[in-house]
Amino acid sequence: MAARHHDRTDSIRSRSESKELTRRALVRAALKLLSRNSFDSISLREVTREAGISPTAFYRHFDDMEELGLVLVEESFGSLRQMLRDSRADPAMSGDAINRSVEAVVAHVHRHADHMRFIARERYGGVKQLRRAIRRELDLFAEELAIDLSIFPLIDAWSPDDRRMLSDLLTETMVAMAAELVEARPDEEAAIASRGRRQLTLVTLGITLWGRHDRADEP
Amino acid sequence: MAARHHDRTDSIRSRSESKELTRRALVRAALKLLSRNSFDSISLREVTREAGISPTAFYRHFDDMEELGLVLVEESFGSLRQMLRDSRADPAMSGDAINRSVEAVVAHVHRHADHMRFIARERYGGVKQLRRAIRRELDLFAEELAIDLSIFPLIDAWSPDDRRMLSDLLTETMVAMAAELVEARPDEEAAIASRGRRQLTLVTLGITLWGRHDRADEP
DNA sequence: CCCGACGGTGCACACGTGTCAACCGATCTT
DNA sequence: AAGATCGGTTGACACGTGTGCACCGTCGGG
Repeated sequence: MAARHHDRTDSIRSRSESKELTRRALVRAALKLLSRNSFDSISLREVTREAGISPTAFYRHFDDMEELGLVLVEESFGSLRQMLRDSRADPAMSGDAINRSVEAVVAHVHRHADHMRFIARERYGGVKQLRRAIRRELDLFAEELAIDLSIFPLIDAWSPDDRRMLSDLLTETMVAMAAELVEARPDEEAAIASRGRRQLTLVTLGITLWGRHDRADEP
Repeated sequence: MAARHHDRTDSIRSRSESKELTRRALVRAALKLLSRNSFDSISLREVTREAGISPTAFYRHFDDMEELGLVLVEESFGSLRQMLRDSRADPAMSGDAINRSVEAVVAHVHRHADHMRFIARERYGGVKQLRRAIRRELDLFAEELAIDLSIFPLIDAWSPDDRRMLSDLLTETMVAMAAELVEARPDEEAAIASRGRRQLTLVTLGITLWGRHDRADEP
């Protein structure tokens, strides 16, 4: 099923090219297995079997399953960041920020369901190293969002801490939406997206009143 | 470490009592192991070893590891509901609903960190049956919250769907807070709680404006 | 052109796993 | 008091695991 060592298809490829090829095969195999199980329950042998490679060849690419996991984190957030970059740059995307964002998330889940599933699954999963890596990436994400939010009239006057509080809430909401979308049936997608939009709208409404309210928490 | 078969300490207990005792030991053992690994990576033998029992004795209590998992879900949400019941009933708890809720979550995480960790970890974890069970419980939770929210002046006029949208947002926010608290160092707790309070406050502010706004999503 | 590096293979080992079968002694039932 | 039941034991089995080792063919640089 998967590409074996010396298909005539890679007979012309250079060594480093075909190495990269089987490396990608390992990553793809891992992501496929991760759609059914969690990371610390899939074995090195399973991954190599799925990739069509002998177990020991694994070590030509990674020291460790954990190292593979970290690569998966990198790759998953790579595609996420790419999505964001596109979403920001594309002026054809009509509508306000909320609709743009929700549509971007939906589209991203369609394209890279396995990446988002991996993030959701391992975010609080059983492998400390992976949790840490994912949290770091998510922190970066929220940090970046907080900066972006500064361009909005009301928010720019907020304290950095409050801005971060807001961007954390927005990030959390969108990650939750993505996590639900990943496991949802196609006919449920519209409802989930709609709910996400309304939740973001609700928060947005709150923004306009922030600052005029009774600040119990920051005296 | 764990209770073995015939300690003189249970020589007076009835059969069903001591059976329940080792059953609890199995549950406790599983929860302990789950603080390091995810459910589908811990083995039946590990659990029995931790519980101080022979592997085959496991089957006197559960057909399957999966069945143990479902019991863990039940138990975890049991303690959560108990917390809620207490929180609702206790009039000594001063302050508004937000502060009461956040304090309740913090206290609950202190008392039952393993339960909350289990919920967070397996909510999107690798075992389908467990994901389903947790989602069902979380749905019930949000459903109940939606009903409770009806007593508030503004919200009672909302559509059921919007109420549910709100209760989902609140639930998600509190679960996320709990999940962070579980893994946080003690000195980070205050900041997480503060952020949670402010996030809930922000949403609350939005509530007052909902209905007057441009309803793009519900035409 | 040739030889070293490299990506791959197979085999073997020690070990952990889930579960079956037989058994054992204390507790419940009659 | 006798016997069934039940929670527990040990031992064994077949199998999957991670990884060390020796080997091999081909690509690539001197």
